[in-house]
Amino acid sequence: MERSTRQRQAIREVMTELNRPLSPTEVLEAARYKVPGLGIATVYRTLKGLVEEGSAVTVELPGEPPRYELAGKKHHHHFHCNQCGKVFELEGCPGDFSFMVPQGFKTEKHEIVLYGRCTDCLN
Amino acid sequence: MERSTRQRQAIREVMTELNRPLSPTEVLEAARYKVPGLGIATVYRTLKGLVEEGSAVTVELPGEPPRYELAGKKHHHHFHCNQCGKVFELEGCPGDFSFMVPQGFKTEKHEIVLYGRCTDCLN
DNA sequence: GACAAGATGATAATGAGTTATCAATATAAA
DNA sequence: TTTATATTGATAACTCATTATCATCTTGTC
Repeated sequence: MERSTRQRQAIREVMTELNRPLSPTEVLEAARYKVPGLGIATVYRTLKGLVEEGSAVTVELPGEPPRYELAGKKHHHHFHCNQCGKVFELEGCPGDFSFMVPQGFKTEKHEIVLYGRCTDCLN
Repeated sequence: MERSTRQRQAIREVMTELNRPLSPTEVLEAARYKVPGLGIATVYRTLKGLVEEGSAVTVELPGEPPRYELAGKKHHHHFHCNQCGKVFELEGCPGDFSFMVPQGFKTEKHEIVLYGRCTDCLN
């Protein structure tokens, strides 16, 4: 990640503008409006680089290949639309799950995923 | 799933006895104590059959291939040990996540996964 | 016990996602 | 501009999980 290229700029822009976890394919499709010839390999390379330099993080959802979002956001969870497949960020968190944890277990992290329909799909 | 075989019995037994979501490989390893020559193909075939007949369900966790648990349990979530990789069932659920959902979204389902160390790994 | 059909195990094949390769191109420093 | 080299895009190769294939073995009925 040394040089600044049109491709890398486009990918960063897309992630900022859409502001939700994106799959490599979603990044490709969105960034091709800015850089038509963009290739999937460049998307994978750039996403990997962004994660390595700490500008992006991987978002894993059950049964899905990884998505990517910009780093630095505060603690949050995700909503997965069952219709369009897009993933959105959610605010808020119940926070305490200790009542669910068996004796002797120690919790270090948690993930919540809500599933349903987004506004656009319900329109 | 028509005939009763040693292999199928062993696989059902293992799922009942261990009572946690198991990957096909975990099923294979555990069931081989009962049926030494057991092959991975039979495990996949049997798990698929159990799901089709409604005796088992698929458990998907972020970034992991599917696991399988016996069907018919009440609503629950899972704990993933970061050390041994085993997944355990949890009781209880915060239940209401409506405060996290944006205007216009409709929630139909939720998943919670806790990560940490299990008793055995903390011992 | 004999037999037909289902089941098994080894392994080749598949599929989805991701990475490696490499000639051509673009960046940025001189 | 020139130039060294990082980057790109097309695509072959790879990885991992899962499924298909098929000769052999089992089950369960007669």
